[in-house]
Amino acid sequence: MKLPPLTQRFVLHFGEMGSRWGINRTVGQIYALLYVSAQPLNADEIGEALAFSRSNVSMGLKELQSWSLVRLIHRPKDRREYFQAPEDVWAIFRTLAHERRKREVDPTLSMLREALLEQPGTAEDIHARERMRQMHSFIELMTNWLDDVQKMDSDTLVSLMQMGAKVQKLLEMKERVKNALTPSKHNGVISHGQP
Amino acid sequence: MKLPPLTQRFVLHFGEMGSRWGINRTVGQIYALLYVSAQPLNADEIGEALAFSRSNVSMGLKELQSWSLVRLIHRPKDRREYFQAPEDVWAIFRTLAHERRKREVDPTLSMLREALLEQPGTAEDIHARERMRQMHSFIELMTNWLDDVQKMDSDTLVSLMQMGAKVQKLLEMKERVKNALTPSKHNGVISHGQP
DNA sequence: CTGATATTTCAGAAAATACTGAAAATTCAG
DNA sequence: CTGAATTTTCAGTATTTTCTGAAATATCAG
Repeated sequence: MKLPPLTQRFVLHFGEMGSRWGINRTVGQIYALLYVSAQPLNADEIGEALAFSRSNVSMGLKELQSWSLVRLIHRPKDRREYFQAPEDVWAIFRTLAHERRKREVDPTLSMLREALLEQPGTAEDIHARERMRQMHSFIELMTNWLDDVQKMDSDTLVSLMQMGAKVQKLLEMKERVKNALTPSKHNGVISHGQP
Repeated sequence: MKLPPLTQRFVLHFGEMGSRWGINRTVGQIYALLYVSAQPLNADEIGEALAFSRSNVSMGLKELQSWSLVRLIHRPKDRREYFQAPEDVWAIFRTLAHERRKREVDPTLSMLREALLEQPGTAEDIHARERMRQMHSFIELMTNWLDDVQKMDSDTLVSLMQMGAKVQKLLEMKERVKNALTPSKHNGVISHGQP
C-alpha cells in the first residue's frame, strides 16, 4: 500500500471502523480510498493501492454498489470500469440513511407491526406487547421525522441544525404570537361561555 | 427456547439484526429478552430461555453493561444478579447515541483533526485533505446539533419532531417578523451605502 | 466472429469471531 | 474463617466471515 501518509491513515481508519459496522475491512478501505481520490479509480488501481486481490476488490465494489455508495463511470478509449464516490457529503448521508433504513429499520418495523396484531396470551405477553408498541411508536416517530426533514434542501437543514436547541425558543415565540394575534376568540369564548 | 411466540419472534429478530451491527447474535437476543421482560432476569434464566451456555450469557451481559444498556439489580434474600433494560425508549436512544459516538464518531473526529494538521504534499494530497475537511465539518455539525437537542426534554423533542418539515415555515415566519420589526436598519444601510 | 481484455463467480484456504466446559475467582451466609 | 453459591476467565473447538487464485463469463475492437 504505497499511498500518501494522509490518505493511508484515513483508509486504515475506515477499514477498522467498517468492521464495527456490518461492513467489512475491505469495503471500508475501498470506500475511503474512493472518497478521498481526486479521480475515479478502476479495480486494478484499487487493488494495487490497498494490496487486495483482484477478486476481493470486485466483491467489495459490488457491495458498495448495492449500497449505492459509488458511481460507475467509463472513460473514453478505456474499456475498464472506473468508480467514484459522490462529492456531496449530504448526498452521501442521505444515501446511507436510506439504505440503512431499508435494511434495518423497515424489517424491524414490519416485525413489530405483525407482532402487534397478535393476541397476547399471558400477562407476560401483554407486557411484552406493550414494550413492542413503545418501540414501534418511537421508530415511527423517528423515521417519519427523518423523511420529513430529508425533503428540505441541505442549506436549510444546515441553518436549522446550527440553531440547534434554539428552535425551541422559536416554538415558544410562535405560541406567544398566536396568542397575541387571536386572544379574544380563545379567551373570550372560554371565559364568557362557561359560567 | 420456550418463550411465548411473540417474544420468540422479537428475540430472534434482534439476534439477526445484532449481527448487522457490530453486536453479535447472543448479545442482541439477550438485550431483546430483557427489553420485553416484565421482571428483571438473572443469568441462569436468560441462558435457559435462549439456550446459551452460562459463560456465553456472562460475556453477553458484560458487553451490554459496557454499553450501559442494562441495569444490574439485586433482590432481597437472593445472591444472584438480576438484569433489566431501562424502560424509557428515549433514554435508551440517548444511551445508544452516546455510546456509539464515543466508540465510532469521536475516534473518527480525532483522526480527521490530526490529519487536517498535516501539511499536504502533492496535488492528490491537497484534494484528499479537502475531502477530509468536508467530512469533518459534516460530522461536527451533526454531533453538535445532536448534543444540543439532547438537552431538551423528551416531550419537547417529540412535538418538535412531529412538526417535521414545518419548522422551516417557522423559520421563515421568524425572518418576516424580524424584518417587519426592524426594516429601516437593514434595508437602509445596504441600499444607501453602496452606490 | 475472434481473441484480447476485463469482470465475476466460486470452491476452498486463511483468518476472525463466537461459543463452550472446566477451572479459577469472587461473594457472602453462617 | 469455611464452604456453598455464583460469576468470570480462558483455552480450545466450532462456526462464520473474509479473502484468494483459478476458472468461467462477459465485453468489445478489429
